[in-house]
Amino acid sequence: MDTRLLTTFTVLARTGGFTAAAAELHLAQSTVTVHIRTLEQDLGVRLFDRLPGGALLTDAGRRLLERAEEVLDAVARLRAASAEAGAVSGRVVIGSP
Amino acid sequence: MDTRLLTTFTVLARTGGFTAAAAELHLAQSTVTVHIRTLEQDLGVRLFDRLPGGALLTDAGRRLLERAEEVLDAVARLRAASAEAGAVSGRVVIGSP
DNA sequence: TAAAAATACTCCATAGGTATTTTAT
DNA sequence: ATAAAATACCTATGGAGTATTTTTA
Repeated sequence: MDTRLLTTFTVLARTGGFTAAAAELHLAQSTVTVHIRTLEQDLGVRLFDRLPGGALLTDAGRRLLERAEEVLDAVARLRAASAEAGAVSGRVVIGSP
Repeated sequence: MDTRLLTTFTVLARTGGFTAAAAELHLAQSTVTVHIRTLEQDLGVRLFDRLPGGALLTDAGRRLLERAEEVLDAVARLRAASAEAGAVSGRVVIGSP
């Protein structure tokens, strides 16, 4: 699973529109459409209702949003721990490498 | 982040060898090499020491392994919740769609 | 009918494989 | 010398963009 799809999911849930989400993510609107369709097919669940005014979370989408945010939080913790580890690890090289 | 890289990470940590990990994951050995290199570059941390006998977790790798497993667990929970939601959601259509 | 989303199409990047070379003890 | 990992190279898939069409309250 590509966690970028989950980021797109959370931004679309917050903005309520594919076009607005695309702008915030610096992506094309069609790319957001494909991200969400890919995620919906992967999970086997419809996440949004597409209305003329924008995108509205389904009931399932609302519940899965929390789980998606937990994944993104876990990734953030992994990256934070890596930054810590990177700061203290590494090799000290004297002279030519 | 592609969580497949994290799966490769955990399998390599358990098997202790690129070739063995590749067999378990049904991937080529070179693909495992690239997965781990990609992850190491992404996180900025060396995860394994490559020894003639195989791959050994670095100290940083050992600590990050737990964080990686948390991500994979969160993904598993997302999938489980999706399976639940998928079972009870969906549309009932009478007649032609 | 007017917005917003989906689709069609194209291009380029990259993921993965095979075959080979390099490495480290 | 030998087992294991890294590299080189190639192909096919798909990710992302632009332009256009379709949808629905």
